[in-house]
Amino acid sequence: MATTTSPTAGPAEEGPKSSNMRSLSRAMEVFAELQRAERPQRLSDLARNCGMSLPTTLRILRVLQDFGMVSQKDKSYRIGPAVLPAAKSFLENDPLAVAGRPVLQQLATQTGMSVSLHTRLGFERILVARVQGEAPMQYDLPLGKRLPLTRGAAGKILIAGAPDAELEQVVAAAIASGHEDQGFTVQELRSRLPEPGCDYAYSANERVIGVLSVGVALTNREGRANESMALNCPAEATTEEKIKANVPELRRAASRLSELLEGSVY
Amino acid sequence: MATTTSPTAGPAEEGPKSSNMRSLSRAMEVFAELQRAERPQRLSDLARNCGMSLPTTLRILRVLQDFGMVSQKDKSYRIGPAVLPAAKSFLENDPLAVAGRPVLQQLATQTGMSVSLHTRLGFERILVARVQGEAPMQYDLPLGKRLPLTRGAAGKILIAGAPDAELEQVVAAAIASGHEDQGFTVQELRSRLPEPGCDYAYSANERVIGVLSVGVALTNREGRANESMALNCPAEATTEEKIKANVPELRRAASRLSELLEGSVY
DNA sequence: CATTGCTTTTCACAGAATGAAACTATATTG
DNA sequence: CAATATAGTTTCATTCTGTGAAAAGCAATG
Repeated sequence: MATTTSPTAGPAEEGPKSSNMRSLSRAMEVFAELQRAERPQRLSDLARNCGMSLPTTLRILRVLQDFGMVSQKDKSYRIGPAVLPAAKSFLENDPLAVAGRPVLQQLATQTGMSVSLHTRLGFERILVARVQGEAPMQYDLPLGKRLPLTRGAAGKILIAGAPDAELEQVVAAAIASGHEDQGFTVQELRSRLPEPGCDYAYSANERVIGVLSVGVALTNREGRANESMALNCPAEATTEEKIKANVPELRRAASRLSELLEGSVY
Repeated sequence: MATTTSPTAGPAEEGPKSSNMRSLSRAMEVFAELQRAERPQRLSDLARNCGMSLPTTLRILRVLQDFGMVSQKDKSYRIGPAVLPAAKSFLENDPLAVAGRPVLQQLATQTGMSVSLHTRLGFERILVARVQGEAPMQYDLPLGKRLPLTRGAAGKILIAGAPDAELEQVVAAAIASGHEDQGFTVQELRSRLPEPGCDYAYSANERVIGVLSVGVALTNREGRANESMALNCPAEATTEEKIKANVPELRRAASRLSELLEGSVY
């Protein structure tokens, strides 16, 4: 709150401990800021919002522009076209995205519900893959969307066992991104999270009104939950009971995918 | 050939003139290298291919990883999930992509052919938007694909009036990316390009066998051609004459889009 | 258990990144 | 249209960051 920058995905909370590669870190801040602000940004805006001097910001932008990560129109800057090949590369090569799609597909067929696959990034999650079920979701949920960890089964399961210190950062990020309002507390968040010992999360009307969901985490080798898989269904097509009945299937699909990821000889 | 790095999209040809922001430039090199190599890369591979020391490469990777631009699995690195939100941001906010889609849609309806929109990046072009026509293209051409400037109407029109020095770099890039084979010369390229004075390019069986295309450039305020629009059609559904008959429509759509871009008050 | 290859840390140095200030271009206002 | 304010760009001296050599871990392999 006190500081100017709030790196949603950055290392910790803008800690003064950011020792390494200052110029590179700052460049990534600028890049992140350009995404955050959906409108093109002027040099001075970027400099102010990122808390750095005009010359520095300008130099960073020039390099990023050379590589197409940023494009300039007149005096305003925005994200550049080079991100498209990068995203394509990710979607075509990352095991999570690649191995995830068929698993999601099969699960959607089995359950008739929409399935989505998320990965944690900083204190948010990102939609990496999605397959529509029979009852189509009315709201759009496009690839690459940044979503909160505080709402939705797929978000909550990623912070299920987390310590308070971390939850505070999660809450702060959710407020900053507008997914929770100002007064939201860790207390309230805790009350939403699954009971200790429960390996899935449930949500109803939490992120989107009229949608129920259940989510499980992919279990990393070390046990750190970094990805999650969820079933979503419009309220009129299911009930809490019915959607929870699919948790075993979901769990199985998730662990199948986990194994694929671990075993991938890439 | 002599040097280790070949920054496809980088500034010039790995010139020793890269004065500014060395660490940032190098980080972008690493990032580009990760995309080029479709398989995950080990630290030492990256260091070697980018021509930098192991510690430096490691430090760069760590920062990029903090921001999700790179992800690490065991000892190998790949492009990370943060590129997805970035690409989403581009597709939703960049005027070219946003304003382009409806224009392409209308043109596809009018002509019945597939329409594509490209932007130049370095010595390649990138597919930014695409709409399928009646006769569907059998080959896949996904968003973000890197394509050569040496083949296809949409590529050639972007280098129509270029000086030899530039064409040489274009040829070098096309060879490096495997789109042309070793012995390809500027001479040969020149013979494919449109005659001086002609404002559109034509190609048949050039990049993809069995496909004809015509392409025009979007005219920037200063006249620099940085984007192009093309019609593609399978050979069995058209002829050189027929597809060229659509050039006026194509031209009109392109200049309409150009105007939209110039006028955008973003 | 020695050997080899890769990764990571340490450290002293060079030079890259930095911001203040000067300067130029571009908007705003009287 | 002149005057003034604001934003962008360049210059430059200083400082601290980025750098690679070398050494220290670590993991495979024979």
